Amino acid sequence: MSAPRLRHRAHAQKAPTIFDVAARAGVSKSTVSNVIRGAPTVAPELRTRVQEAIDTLGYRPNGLARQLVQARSTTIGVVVGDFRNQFFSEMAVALERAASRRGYGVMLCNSEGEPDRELEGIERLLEHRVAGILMATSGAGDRAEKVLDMRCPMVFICDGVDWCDLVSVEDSAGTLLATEHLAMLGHRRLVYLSNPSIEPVTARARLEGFCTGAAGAAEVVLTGDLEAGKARIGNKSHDLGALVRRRRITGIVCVNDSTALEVLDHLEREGLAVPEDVSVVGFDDIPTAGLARISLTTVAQPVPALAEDAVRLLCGRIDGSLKGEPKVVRHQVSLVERGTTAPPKGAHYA
Amino acid sequence: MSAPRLRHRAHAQKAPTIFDVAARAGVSKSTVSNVIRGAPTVAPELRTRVQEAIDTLGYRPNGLARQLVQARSTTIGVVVGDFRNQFFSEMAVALERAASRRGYGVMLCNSEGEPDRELEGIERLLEHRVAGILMATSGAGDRAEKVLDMRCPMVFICDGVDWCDLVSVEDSAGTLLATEHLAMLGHRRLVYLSNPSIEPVTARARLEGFCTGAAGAAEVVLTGDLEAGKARIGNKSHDLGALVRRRRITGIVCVNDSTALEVLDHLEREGLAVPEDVSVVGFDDIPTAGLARISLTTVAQPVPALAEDAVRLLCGRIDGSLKGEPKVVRHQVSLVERGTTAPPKGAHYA
DNA sequence: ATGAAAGCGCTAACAG
DNA sequence: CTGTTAGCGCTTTCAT
Repeated sequence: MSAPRLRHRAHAQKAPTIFDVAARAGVSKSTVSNVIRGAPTVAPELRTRVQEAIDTLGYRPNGLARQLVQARSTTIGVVVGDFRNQFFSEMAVALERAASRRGYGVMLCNSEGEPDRELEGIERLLEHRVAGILMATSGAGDRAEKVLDMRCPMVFICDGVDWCDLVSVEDSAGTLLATEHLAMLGHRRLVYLSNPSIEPVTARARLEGFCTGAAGAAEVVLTGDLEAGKARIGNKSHDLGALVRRRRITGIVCVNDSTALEVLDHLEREGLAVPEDVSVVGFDDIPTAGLARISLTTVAQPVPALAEDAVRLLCGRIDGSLKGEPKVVRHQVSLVERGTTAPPKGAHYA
Repeated sequence: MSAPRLRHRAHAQKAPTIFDVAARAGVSKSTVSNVIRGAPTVAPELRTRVQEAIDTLGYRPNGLARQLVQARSTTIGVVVGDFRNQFFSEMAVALERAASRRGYGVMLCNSEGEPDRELEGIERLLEHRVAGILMATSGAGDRAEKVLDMRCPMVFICDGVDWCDLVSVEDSAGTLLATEHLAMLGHRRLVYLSNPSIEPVTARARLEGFCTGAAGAAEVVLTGDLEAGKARIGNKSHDLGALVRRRRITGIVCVNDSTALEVLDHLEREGLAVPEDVSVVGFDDIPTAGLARISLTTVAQPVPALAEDAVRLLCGRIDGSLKGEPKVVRHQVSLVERGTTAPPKGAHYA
């Protein structure tokens, strides 16, 4: 039952240093340092005396000073493309967990897709002398190369770089899976929708998977981008609904879930029913895709495994156990069949 | 058309220091330091010479060393409750933006609701001597108080602490709005569903708003928690569908969108239609709530404004321009009417 | 206007 | 086993 008003104190102006602890315990700084780092060569009696001083003073070692002298940081920088895409926030969490398991903290930069902020973020990470950098952005590879100039170990996640370690998925296998699923269901008139902000190498791979899958099975095959809510095919923009009706499209494969969700929205706002009129497949399997009302059929990426591998590679580069040519690790993907895909009703457009 | 294999280089083992730059430019470290910090008292000729050395060496000042000597950091720590709740990831982004506008970088900790990881994160932030800490968790206040012991300025966001600066919203006004909306639509049999992980003060405020709104208008008023997919009312667990049918509930107010989404899922999986059979209202207005297929009626929080104020307050504490008693800033909320609420169909259960 | 020197708080040899 | 010492890379007086 303490009086709330009395609980507030201004924050302490100056944190106690290792010297203060030493003085209070009547020992030297080194002894305190030994206690902190758990060195075995400290007399139990002293150890408890020092520990007491630490507790009463509320001492915390200054990580900055430690890292400065050790010339190594226990912080990993993570730059993420856009947090509002759930795939990236899931990835950020997974990376943080994986890093934490290996004793690293994470310093996060969110570029929101703006190259300026991205480079700014990298600069900041570099100035903080992070031990390494994890890039989970889409398409930052080339920009990052210039800035980083390999001044610090880094690994990319789901990007298309070839000059740096990379952990990614079998992109083309994924869209192939998606397209085959549609073909198997009986769809013959397909469109593939990408997104201009997707990194080119990934974009190409996913497109290829779709084309391969569509090649044998489909009569009509359109590919383009979803831009400002419209489908851009070649150099024309179409309303999604109009495009589907005019070309009698029955299946749409999207480059990712975020795009698929947008497609879903437009389709239904324009009076088309999913999956009755059109089937839609995504890529990523973000949590929203699993909601009953969304129930998006999609290609799942193993986010925790990707994160784990990325951190493992980075740690290898950091401690020098991994050296030489850039490594590429590719994970498998799997199709999650949900409610946005069904056999086409050819009769519908009669 | 460079050969990809040749582009890879191992990362440099040792970053150049201010001393290297000084040597290469034939000046002293101080001059280099002056150039870096844009001190006015440097001869133009020297300035360019130093700048050249910096560029060719790819020199970046060591932020650790700088912060150590300046005894102040340009990094703010942010600890976030659970990233997988979109409200928090939106908040994290907003905080990062707001901090960045004021020249601060952000070091992020994600506690995933686990108190241990949360405290661990705070410890790490403290060791890194962050300039201040932003807590966007739910219910970490009391735990944090012990650990922090006010060793560093901090501001809470949407928590219920009374011993520290806080920026939050008019919680009870929000649920009141939601409940009145339901009442206005004609609902008389209401339940309120909270979540055990919500911070107690916030939880109480939102509950109060609901109770106030329901007091005059409703015949049946139930309140409880959504736990493991079941509604816990008093000390009994009920399947959501069964509860709604048995007590002829027509309106559900949820403590947040994340809970509302879950409620929606269960309801519809148990054969109830929303909003035909039951209306559902959330709180937060996360992006998913706005999707056409979800279209959740909810109470919107002004996330960017909350973030901006939190950072402003924190900066005030950091630079000393703000002192004294804990400040509380409360923002208004607003109802966003969407598709999960409609007038009740009393006849339905006849 | 520029350089020399004294630390920031810590660790890591090395003496005692 | 404990204390002394020499820096880590930088900023910041203070002389020059």
